[in-house]
Amino acid sequence: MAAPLDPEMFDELCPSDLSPIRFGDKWAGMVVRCLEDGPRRFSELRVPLRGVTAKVLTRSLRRLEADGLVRRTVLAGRVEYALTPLGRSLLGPMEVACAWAREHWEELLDAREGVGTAAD
Amino acid sequence: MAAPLDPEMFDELCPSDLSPIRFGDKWAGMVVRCLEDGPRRFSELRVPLRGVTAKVLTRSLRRLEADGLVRRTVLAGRVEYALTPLGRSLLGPMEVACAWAREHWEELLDAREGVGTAAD
DNA sequence: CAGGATCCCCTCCGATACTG
DNA sequence: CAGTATCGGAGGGGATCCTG
Repeated sequence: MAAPLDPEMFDELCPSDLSPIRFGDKWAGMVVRCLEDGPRRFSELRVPLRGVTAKVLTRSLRRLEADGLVRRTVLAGRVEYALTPLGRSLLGPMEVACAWAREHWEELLDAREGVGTAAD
Repeated sequence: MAAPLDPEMFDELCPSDLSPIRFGDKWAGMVVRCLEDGPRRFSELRVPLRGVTAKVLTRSLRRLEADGLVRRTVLAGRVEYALTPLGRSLLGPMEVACAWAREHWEELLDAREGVGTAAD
């Protein structure tokens, strides 16, 4: 079991670099989830994203925009952010990931605290 | 549509910080996938992870170990890394994420190159 | 309200050199 | 073979101040 690893398995455009696994910055995932139910305003986003500064949130949003995941709209001096269809297509995979986390975060925390695997 | 956002939606242990979305460092995801088919040796991992230096790979592996996703075994001077059951449980969500990326990377690249949304 | 401009720190990552 | 030590650059993220 275990043939040699393909030396080229991560060459070129292996999705590892594009996939939602490690996509974007610290806030990107949370922003996407905030937009799940419809367009939101900048200041509205800052509420659940406790502590994020304007600069950092702006940068995160600009990147999501540049990746075609979020659309920024100015309408009568009103700025709104919304998911594009592409951004919306991410919600599924993200929910799968979050479900995994909800199911396993206790094990993760146990491991991080060094709670002993008795057979060690 | 779009009730006010819950100000506490990312407080405490909302999985956003633990979930595979943005979990680990640059190489973590690739390492996990490399271990999919069974235990691998350090030098074996370095092959597909082109360019990773020993220091960085070591750090990545140590973290995966600390999170209980990977187990390091020394047997007769032979070092091996393998997925724990917890690490193995990540393969599903990761495959979902990668499938998303495989399906949408062209759109991502298009967006990144500023290929115009005509209605702008 | 929705940012932009600065400053600063910290971590990530790579390169190089060295070791049991 | 499987690392560790050290250096250095780049970027992420927060704090603070300023603006149309």
